This record gives sequence, structure tokens and C-alpha cells, in this order.
Amino acid sequence: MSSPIEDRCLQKGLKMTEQRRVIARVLSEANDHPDAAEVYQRAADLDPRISMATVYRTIRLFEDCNVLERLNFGDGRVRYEEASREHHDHLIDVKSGKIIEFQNTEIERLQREVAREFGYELVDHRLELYGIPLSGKQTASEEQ
Amino acid sequence: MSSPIEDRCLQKGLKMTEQRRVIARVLSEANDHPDAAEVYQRAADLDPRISMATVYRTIRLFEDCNVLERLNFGDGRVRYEEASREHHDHLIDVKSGKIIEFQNTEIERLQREVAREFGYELVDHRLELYGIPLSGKQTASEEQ
DNA sequence: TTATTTGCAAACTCTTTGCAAGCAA
DNA sequence: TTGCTTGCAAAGAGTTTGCAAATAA
Repeated sequence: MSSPIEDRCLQKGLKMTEQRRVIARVLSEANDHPDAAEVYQRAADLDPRISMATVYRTIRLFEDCNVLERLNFGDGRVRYEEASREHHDHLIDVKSGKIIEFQNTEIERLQREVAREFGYELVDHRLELYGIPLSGKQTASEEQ
Repeated sequence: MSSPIEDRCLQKGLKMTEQRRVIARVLSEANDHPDAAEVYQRAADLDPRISMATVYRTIRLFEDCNVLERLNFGDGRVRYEEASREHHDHLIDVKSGKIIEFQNTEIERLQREVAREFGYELVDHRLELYGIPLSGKQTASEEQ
């Protein structure tokens, strides 16, 4: 039983050890944005033969292979998510910590425009919105 | 000779030591986005009686008083800039590391709209654009 | 078989903290 | 004077690395 991340590693010719398979599965199955310690926790639950050092080495390997994306919401923890998924930005609920993923093509278009105004071609961007729930309103998402 | 940050600290009733005055001046005079080590370097050049611990404590103090803003461009270094200045976002030249500050009210409006769609009131945001210079073009800014 | 990967523990980097001495108000 | 601030060195948190044993291909 392989995971999407494992498949991408195989395509790239990486040697797949049991530890890497487990970590790939943890990351593929994560619907949230775990940090290294959380990845280790979940991987160790599946297979206790995994060490923290291997988690760090594997995370870095996956990053270098562009199968994993590093997130940094400025709270001191580096978090990760699968990189193969469709592009999106993040809306963070500052009360609960809940993270909502969204896309907005109009904002993306304006970003390219801003970059071009300054003489640049946009190659990447990072957009995070921080919000508090509107009073008396149900939030529009149930994602974690 | 006081600096804008020192003035704001005095308004807030902070006890101003020589160390705090020097660090405030370093931060007020910085046109770039120094990290803690760079702040220490510049402060120690002005007054060798300053320790790294004091730099960290003072940076935190200034942050808590909202005279200093924490930046995180995802390169593993936490950087700072004076918080009293007008709001802006950052365009990072990935070739040279140059950082350009910009404002775009249309993007900001769309951000509030996105947040509201999900049932949130936008309280903060972080937007960073990463670009490479358009070939054959002069970049539109000389800022560092 | 053999080059790569792993676990362990030590090392490293960045940041925070306890404490006695120093200083601003 | 007196409570806040400092420098120092030690402690923490998070991450990386050297090395011998284990393992995928």
C-alpha cells in the first residue's frame, strides 16, 4: 500500500526504506500542517523503529525533492504540507489556531502585476491571512 | 539625540537605559531588516557594553510595546523592522536578496473580502512576493 | 555485495533565564 | 533609595552530524 508521496519518491529514484515509507504515508495522510515533532509522533505510532534524526533527514530529503513544502506562520514552528497538491494560501484563525486553505486568482493576478511594476517576474509568493471569527457567525469551513 | 523608537518608548513610560537607547537607535536607523545577531553587531559597534542577552530582551520588549515588528521570510532567520512606519508588504529579489517594500490597497481589499467569505474579520496578514529581475530591465527600486 | 540509510548521542545554533551587581528615576 | 535592568554563564528548544551497524537494490 503506497502513498502519493512514496510514489513520487520512487519516480525520483529514491531508495525507499521502511522509515521513509512510513514518514511519506504520515505526510500524505496529514490534513493539517504538522511540525517535525508531530511528524515524528505520528510516524513512531506507526513504527517505533523511527528516530527523530531520521524524521529530520527525511523531511529535508522530501523538501529537496519538492514533494514537501515548508510553511512558516511566524509562531516559531516550521510546519509542512504535501507539495504536490494544488496551490493555495492560508487563513489562520488566531483564536483557535484553525487553518483554512483558500485560492483567489484575482489576488494572484494583482501580485504578478505588482512584481512586474517593480521590474520583477513573480516566481513565488506567500500569503497568510489572520482573522477572528465574525461575531454571531458560523465559520465557513470545518477543515483543521 | 533621540531616535523615533526611543521617543515612542518614553511615551510608553519605559525606563531608558543606555543599552536600550543604542538598540532603539540601531533599529530606527536600519533601512534593511536585521536579525538579532545583526542588531547586536551594530549595537556593539556603537557601545561595547551591550550583551546578546540584552539585545534579545530589548527586542522582545519593543515587540511587546508594538514599536518593533517581527518579520519571517521563511529563510530561518527572524528579522525586525520599526513598527511605526506605514504598513507595507515585501517583494524579495531571490537573486540578490534585495527587499522592496510596497503597498497595494486593491490586494488588501480582496484579502478582507476573502476572510469575510470564510466568516472571519481580518486582523492581520503577511504577504511576500518572490521575484527575479525581468531580463533586460532595470528594476524600479534602489532600496535595499 | 555495496553504497546508502539508520539510530544514537554528541554537537550546534538560536534564544531564554537565574543571579548578583549596576543603574534610572 | 529601590525596583528594574544588565552581563554572564548556564540552561533550553530545535535541528544537524559523526560513526558504526543495518539495509535496499
